[in-house]
Amino acid sequence: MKLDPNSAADLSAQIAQAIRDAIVAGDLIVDERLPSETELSDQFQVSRPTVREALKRLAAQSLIRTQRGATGGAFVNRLNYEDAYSQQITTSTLLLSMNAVSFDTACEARYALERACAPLSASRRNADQLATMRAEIFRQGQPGLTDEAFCASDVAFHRALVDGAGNPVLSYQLAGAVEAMQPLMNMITFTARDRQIILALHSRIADAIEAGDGTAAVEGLSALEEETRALAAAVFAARSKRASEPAPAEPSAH
Amino acid sequence: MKLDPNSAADLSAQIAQAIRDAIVAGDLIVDERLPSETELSDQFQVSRPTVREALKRLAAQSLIRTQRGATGGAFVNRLNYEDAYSQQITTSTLLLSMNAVSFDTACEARYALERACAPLSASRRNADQLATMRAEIFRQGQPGLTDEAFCASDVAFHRALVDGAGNPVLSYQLAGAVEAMQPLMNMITFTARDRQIILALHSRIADAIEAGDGTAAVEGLSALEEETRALAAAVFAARSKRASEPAPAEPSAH
DNA sequence: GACTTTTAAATGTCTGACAAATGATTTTTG
DNA sequence: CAAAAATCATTTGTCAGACATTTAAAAGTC
Repeated sequence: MKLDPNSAADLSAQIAQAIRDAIVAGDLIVDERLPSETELSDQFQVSRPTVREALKRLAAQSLIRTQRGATGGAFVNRLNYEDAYSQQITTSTLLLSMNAVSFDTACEARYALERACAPLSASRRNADQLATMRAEIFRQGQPGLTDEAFCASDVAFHRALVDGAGNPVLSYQLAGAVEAMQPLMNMITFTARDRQIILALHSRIADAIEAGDGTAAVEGLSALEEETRALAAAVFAARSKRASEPAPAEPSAH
Repeated sequence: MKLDPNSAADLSAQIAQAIRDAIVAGDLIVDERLPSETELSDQFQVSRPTVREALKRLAAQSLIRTQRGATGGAFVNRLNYEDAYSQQITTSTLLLSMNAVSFDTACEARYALERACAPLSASRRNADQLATMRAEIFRQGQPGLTDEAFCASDVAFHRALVDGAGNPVLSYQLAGAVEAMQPLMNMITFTARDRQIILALHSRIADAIEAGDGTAAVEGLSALEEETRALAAAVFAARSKRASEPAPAEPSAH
């Protein structure tokens, strides 16, 4: 592992990249211990703080974990779904909020991905996942539920639907799309009538999943997408009308 | 921003989390300058190296960028799709290789997501994206192409298909799934006959996309998925037979 | 006014030190 | 001898202070 003294990048960034490459290439395998910080600083000919900055960069990506003590050190971390989820959610959330992705774009992506899961979920979901969907539908029907709680329940419902596909890669991919949208969804106020409509569609989808009818589930999701977009459009239209000047409140594309 | 002295986490991790929260919550907006490292170390009552480790963690996630010089400092970074892509690809690749996700699982997720894009792509793709698909098909037909080059072209083809949907969120989500699979795909050797079959399916899909026929594109993708899985199954079966002892070479689930 | 020099502020890096955790080793004790 | 206690060595976590480098703005000069 050598560093390029002509590179514009920081030493710590170069070191992090070198180690990252070694991990991705499989030269460093899971649970393998990296040399101690002192040894690394000798190898790379830099000071210990610089090595530490590099290691912190890798730790931020969950590529390594560190342990203090006699037999401690930095170890190559086995990336688990949970860590990957949370990273994905952070990234997706920021991507959506910072780049002001339009609600429509995010919504379209979300439902497209969910429709991809629906047929799999219809044929594979277990009783537990179905029960979760039913329970969330029930919760959504409770009077006095705040909009935020309604949204959270909505996410849980869709999460169960996706998990029903029994494919962790799909669950992982979708977690980002669904959860990242929550801040946008939370901007919506749901009237009692809105909730009733959504509830009915959820029931329709759950029925289809229970019956193992993937096509019907996809149709239900399409109907739900249409409903959600109409709802959001109305909310954003009202908001921009309320704002006296023609400054639209809706985050717009690019 | 306060730190919890009872927390088990490192100070630098806590500081990074505090700043990360501020960014996600919108308290720190894009391009806003963070206090200087000295000021931060005063605010958090820690030393400058500790602050720096925290900042490096955030830099590793592309949440901030730093600039040297008189008007330099750490600035909240506008997360762009490119950065998000590469992070997603690193994470997905490691997730797949370390957790030894089975080829089938990864394959299923990939094609499910692609099918989700196909109808959108059929109705929206521009001439450029269609041309890319055609060009890659042509490349795949060239004799003497290495397996790796064939795989790379395959990725480019599917990438164009997905980009055709014109939804950056979908492109972003799929980049991970498609590119992360490449190491697994590279384990396959494609016979001339295999290539011919794949080529024909690619043409069928491109035709459907050109004709605006989403349903046909979805069917083509399903056929391609079946073909890919059969091919992989054959390769892995041969490999485990070749290994004298009954040690299967295929990465297995969990 | 345009160009050069100086200056100040900020990050990047280094040195050296101590604190704290933790497993291994040694010593003490019953 | 065995178990418990004390010690030790190693490693990460943190700190303080210093210097180098970069960069833009300010001051000076022609």
